Amino acid sequence: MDELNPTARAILGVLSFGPSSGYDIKAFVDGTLRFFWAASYGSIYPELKRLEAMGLVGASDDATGGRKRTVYALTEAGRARLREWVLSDDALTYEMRDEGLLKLFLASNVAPGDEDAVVRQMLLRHQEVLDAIRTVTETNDLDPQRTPSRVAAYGVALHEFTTQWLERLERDLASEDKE
Amino acid sequence: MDELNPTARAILGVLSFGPSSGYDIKAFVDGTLRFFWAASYGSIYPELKRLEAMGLVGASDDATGGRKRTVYALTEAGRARLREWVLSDDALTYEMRDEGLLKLFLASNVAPGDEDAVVRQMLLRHQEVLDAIRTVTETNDLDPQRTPSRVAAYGVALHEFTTQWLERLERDLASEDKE
DNA sequence: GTGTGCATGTAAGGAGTTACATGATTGC
DNA sequence: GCAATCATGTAACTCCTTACATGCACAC
Repeated sequence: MDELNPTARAILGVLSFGPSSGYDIKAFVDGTLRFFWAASYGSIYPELKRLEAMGLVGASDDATGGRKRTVYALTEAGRARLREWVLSDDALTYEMRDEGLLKLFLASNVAPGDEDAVVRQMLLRHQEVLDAIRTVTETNDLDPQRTPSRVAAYGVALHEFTTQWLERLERDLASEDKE
Repeated sequence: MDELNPTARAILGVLSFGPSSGYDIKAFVDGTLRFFWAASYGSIYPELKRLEAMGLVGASDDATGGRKRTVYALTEAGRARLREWVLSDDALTYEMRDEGLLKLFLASNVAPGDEDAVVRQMLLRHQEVLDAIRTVTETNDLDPQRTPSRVAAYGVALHEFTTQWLERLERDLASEDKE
């Protein structure tokens, strides 16, 4: 059985919410998964073709006039495969790459006294992410009892937590300077 | 001015703590940065040579008997370049890839009633990361006033926060089943 | 008639991991 | 003597992003 790559798993996951075009999938990912899972057209379109060749998704033409549009839907095999993956014990990819933390980690070595500038830069960034998730979740109007909206709520909570941590650090650094 | 790639920035950052061999750098990254920044030998060794060619690090031979060992140290130019990056306003890479959240997000579509299995799997994983960071920070004995140990403390706090969130979700799911 | 959004796709390249190869030293 | 650790390195590969190319539809 050919292994599915991470993008393939994510695409099957998006299609479990309903049939979509490549364009729709990108919009869905940007709107809801983005804070813990990103994808670009360059990975989505080729992968959809591969999944179709594997029989895990079915393509149907949905052109409007002269504008082409292909809608993909999970096949029975695709749904089974997705379910199998969700329930499997395979190690879960968990990657975090945060240049802000990296900067902060070494700031006292190369720029002692300027750590606060790094903290402020990070605060701005997390504020932007928070605004983006909030805007999106308000628009989406998902059932709050379902796991999708719970995961979105976690995104908000996570960035709020980090924001508070950074604000506390900022105060600590400021009070140390006075002493 | 040639752009430094992310690995180059991280390597310069590690060297700001003192001269190290490629092997040391890997051990340092695994021990302290790992939860927000990973690196493999396959990226470290070639990058060190490139940094040496750019004059940002200096290499000195430190062989013991027949076993070779090369120690790298920041040059003045390297330290200046690192400082410049830390204080710059360049956008900070922030990437998060969490298959656990992805699974959770779509679990109710393909495996309703089995969400708790995913939650338990995630809890295990975060517990492992917590244990790893705690072991490492106890061994390291860094000055708690300095940013490096503050960042490590954030790692612990973040995974504790996530653990608590998952435990609450587990309880919520269980009480819904009873109703 | 023009800008914005819908829609699909590819080529080139960057970034990084995995797996492998090789060998010395140290502690038991 | 054997396992674990120290130590360096490369080749093949995966994964993904960026930049580009193309064209239709709709609202103003």
